[in-house]
Amino acid sequence: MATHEFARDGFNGARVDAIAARTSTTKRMIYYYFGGKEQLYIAVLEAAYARIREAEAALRLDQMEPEAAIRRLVQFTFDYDHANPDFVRLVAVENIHHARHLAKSTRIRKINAGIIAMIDEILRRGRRAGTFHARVSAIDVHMLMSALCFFHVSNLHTFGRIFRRDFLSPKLRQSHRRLAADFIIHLLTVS
Amino acid sequence: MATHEFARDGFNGARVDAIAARTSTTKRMIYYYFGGKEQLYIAVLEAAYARIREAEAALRLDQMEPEAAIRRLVQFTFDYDHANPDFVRLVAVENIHHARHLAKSTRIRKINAGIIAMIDEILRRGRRAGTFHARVSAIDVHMLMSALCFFHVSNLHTFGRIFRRDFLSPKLRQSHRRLAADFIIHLLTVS
Amino acid sequence: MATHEFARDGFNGARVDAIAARTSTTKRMIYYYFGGKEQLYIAVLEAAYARIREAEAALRLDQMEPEAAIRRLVQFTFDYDHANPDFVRLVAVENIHHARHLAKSTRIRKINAGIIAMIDEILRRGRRAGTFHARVSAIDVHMLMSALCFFHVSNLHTFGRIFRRDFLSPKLRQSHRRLAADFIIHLLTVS
Amino acid sequence: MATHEFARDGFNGARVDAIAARTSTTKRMIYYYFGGKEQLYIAVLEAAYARIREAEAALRLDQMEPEAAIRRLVQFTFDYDHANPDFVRLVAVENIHHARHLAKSTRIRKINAGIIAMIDEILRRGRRAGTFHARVSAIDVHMLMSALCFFHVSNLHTFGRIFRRDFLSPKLRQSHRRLAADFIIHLLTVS
DNA sequence: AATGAATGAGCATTCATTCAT
DNA sequence: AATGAATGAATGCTCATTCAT
Repeated sequence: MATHEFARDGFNGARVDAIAARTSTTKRMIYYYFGGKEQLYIAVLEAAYARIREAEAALRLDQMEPEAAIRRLVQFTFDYDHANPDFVRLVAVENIHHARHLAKSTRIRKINAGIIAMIDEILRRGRRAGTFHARVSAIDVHMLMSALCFFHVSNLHTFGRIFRRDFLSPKLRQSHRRLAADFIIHLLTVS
Repeated sequence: MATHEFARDGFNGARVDAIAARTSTTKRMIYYYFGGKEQLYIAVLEAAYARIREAEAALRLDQMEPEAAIRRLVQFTFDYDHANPDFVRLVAVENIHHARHLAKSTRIRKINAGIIAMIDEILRRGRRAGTFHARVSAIDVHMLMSALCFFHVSNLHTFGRIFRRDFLSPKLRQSHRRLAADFIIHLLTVS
Repeated sequence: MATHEFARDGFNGARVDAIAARTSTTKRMIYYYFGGKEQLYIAVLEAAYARIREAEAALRLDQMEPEAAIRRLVQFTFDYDHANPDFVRLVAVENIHHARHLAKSTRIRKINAGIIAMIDEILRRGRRAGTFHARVSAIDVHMLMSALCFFHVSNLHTFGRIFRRDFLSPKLRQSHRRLAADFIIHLLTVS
Repeated sequence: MATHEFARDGFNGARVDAIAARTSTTKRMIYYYFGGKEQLYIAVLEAAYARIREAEAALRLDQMEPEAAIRRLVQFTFDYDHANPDFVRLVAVENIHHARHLAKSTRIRKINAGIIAMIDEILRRGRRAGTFHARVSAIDVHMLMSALCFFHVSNLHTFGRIFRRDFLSPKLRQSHRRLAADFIIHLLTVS
């Protein structure tokens, strides 16, 4: 997959030749169908976002209790990031480029619209039930949640090397997974 | 500074020519003094880590109450990351490369040894005073704190573009800065 | 021709730029078609060997008397080396590199297989006719013959400078050409 | 030794840095004492020629019978070339450069004057004794002798690779060593 | 007499991209 | 609709050499 090439080597580091070889097409075909390296990269980015959003939608959080739904979502995000380091790395790559390429995609926003609406709906139900208060917005929740899950994967390498800690150990992961969920619930429930 | 070139364009994207021009030397001199692009990059990485660790040391947290010290450190980290997006981006770049270059530096670990010791000392004092409990380690604290502060800067661009939120607004920053500190304190004090 | 560039300046001394200019292509094309400087050099080497072997084959020595055939071959070799100093120099260059590049070509051995077979066939006929004896092998003949012809061209410059002798004078050449042929015949006929 | 560097890699391929490292001096010293890479190379060449000429002088051929003296000289040359492949390669290198560097040395001719005089003296004695005839000059003898000995070492690599023959085998060497001597004697004695 | 620091010019090689059919 | 051939522009890097003391 082109995804892996971009995730592993960054936008500049990825080689169109290597991608062509890996995907069993020719370099020429990439230009024919996508128009260029950047457009391919954008397509990869769109697909990556689409996948996580689809997986989230499949959780059917709307049928769960607000607190359980949030906890489930955090845990899902944590697990998803761990299971899909290429997604994490791809987003990191795009941030290094100031989201310059992502800015050229109109689809990206549409693809991502659902997650905020989904969280918002849960928060709304929680507030109606008196469990959650209005201190934080859906975007805040999404972001803080992402932060704790994403960083655990994105900065695994520098942290691991510098502090000699194995971030892939199941025990540590389990612990941080719980802390992340606790944090968000704490945020929504404690006044 | 070479720092900015690497932070902006990544390791592959950065151009030795551009760095030479920016630093008013010649390409040849870079090779003379550093040996190559990678060694220069490693030196940049070491210097970046050295700077943040020095700034932390200057906080004199050992002379503050444990809880105040932790809160100060979180706030400092949050502010430092915002004030030094190049540091954040540089670390992100290095993670994309699986910390492959950082692994070649023996100095890096020495440079970073202090921060864990510093936090550990605070936690120890807190526990002795009965304020903190032993649930989380110094490395955990450092990591969770880093996560909440780092992500706010590192993923600012994708988040901003996708969800149309201005992460540079003082109000939002103030809010997230407080949330981060609250969370860490909560983690250390609430059973 | 690239041949001349490599023959004149050696492998290291030859410039890809210069070769491109000389052959009215671009440097880029050389890499496109050959893959690199070394592969081009190997192709040049193969072509050089192919040319001399083809010329030898065209002599139709199999239709001559054994002694006449050998004499003809020696004279041909002598003349070929003089007419093609680039071939001589190219082989000298490759020897300086311990035939490291030549070793990477599987074609080279195939190209050169014929000459030994050809000489062997002549020797066989000569022995059958009672003219030649079995003291020396085809490879020996090829080598001694090559030595006397090759050196005359390959070491022409140092010899000429040091001993102030004009090795290009037709008279000297004629003399050495005959000496070489005489020696090989002597070797094969006198017991 | 610088000799080995030039012999192994040619004039262009040899690195001043590498030579400095190998000779436990600094690059700067080479420039200080020799003036540059070329002058060092010329000095190396002069020394190489001086060594073989000295060794020849030590043979005391003037005290031997003419035929024995010639045979001894050929065998010595054969053995010397085999024992000193760096000398052989150095001369080959210089020939690739058309003896351009050697031409700048005035000492070289003086160094080499002796060998021709020495051979000439032997030939003269031989002729006086009626053993040798006047068909070939001292320079011719020196050259033909050199050819057979030199080639065996200089072209060892291409020949070995192409025809899969081990030119370092004592048996083959012994055989060619004898053939070389026979050839020269044949040249001088047979009418 | 000796040398550490500096460097201009050039080198092999690579890469995304576009002809031309 | 699909693709083999071609390429301009740059890139990281090296090398012999010379300041400057």
